[in-house]
Amino acid sequence: MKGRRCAKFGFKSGNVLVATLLYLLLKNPSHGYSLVEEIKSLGIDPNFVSYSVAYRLLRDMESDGLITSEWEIEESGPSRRIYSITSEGVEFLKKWVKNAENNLKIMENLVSKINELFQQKNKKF
Amino acid sequence: MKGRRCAKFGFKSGNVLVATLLYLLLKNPSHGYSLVEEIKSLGIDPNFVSYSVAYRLLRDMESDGLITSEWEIEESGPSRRIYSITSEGVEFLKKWVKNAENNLKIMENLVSKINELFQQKNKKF
DNA sequence: TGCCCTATTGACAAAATGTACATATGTGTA
DNA sequence: TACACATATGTACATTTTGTCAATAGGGCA
Repeated sequence: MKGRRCAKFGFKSGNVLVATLLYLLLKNPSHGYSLVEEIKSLGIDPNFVSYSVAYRLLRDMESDGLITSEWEIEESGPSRRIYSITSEGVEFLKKWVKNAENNLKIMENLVSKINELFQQKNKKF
Repeated sequence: MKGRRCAKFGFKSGNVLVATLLYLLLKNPSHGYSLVEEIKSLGIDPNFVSYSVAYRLLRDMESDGLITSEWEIEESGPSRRIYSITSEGVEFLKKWVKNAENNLKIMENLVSKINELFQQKNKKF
């Protein structure tokens, strides 16, 4: 597995996307296009997700063994590459969640400390 | 201000570091070395912070107008570059907090959805 | 002197992300 | 027919971000 390790503070956007895709694929197998559509309807700014990036990530995830794919040739419409999550992918997702929970605590702590400081500073004026 | 915009999901590690540094400088002016030391004692994995990266970020932040610096020549020990937060920096931090609060909600939502799904899947076996 | 701690910086390598384009099928419509 | 549009996937290149390593410099201490 290549360098998609968690960088500083663990919230690298790539990793969040990986986790989101794995989550959707754990619900049920799907193909790139509809995965992106689903993500867009998940509270995330649609500008933050592009097809190119998602497709590339899916292929990387497959080469890392987190997911597998098969071509689905339909009678109507262009062919689709249907992805499924692997047991490796499930394990990855479990680890990611644990890590994310820890990172969330750190982030929340930082945010509340900053807010406290702003309140203190405001009192002075 | 260059491209240090919030990328996907807004939790780019660089931005978190920027916010942390601004927070520390809002408490009181300080220099790079001690800022890094402070960050290390903040619940963050020390491996996630390097001097080179922090110093570079501080210089970038200065060129963006978020902070200013002055050389402090001490009688003993090497000279230090003392950074202070600017009013622009304060505004940046305020905006960052608002954005972070929103992103935290999205992340928490994602994490709890994944946990729910894992619980459902486990019930099946 | 040699070693460690403080303190800052520069150069280069590697990784992650963004963007623009290319391709193909099928539907509706002017 | 020609055109636009939605679905669907992919490639190539550029840019941005991050990581790593080395260089410099003052001072304390054994």
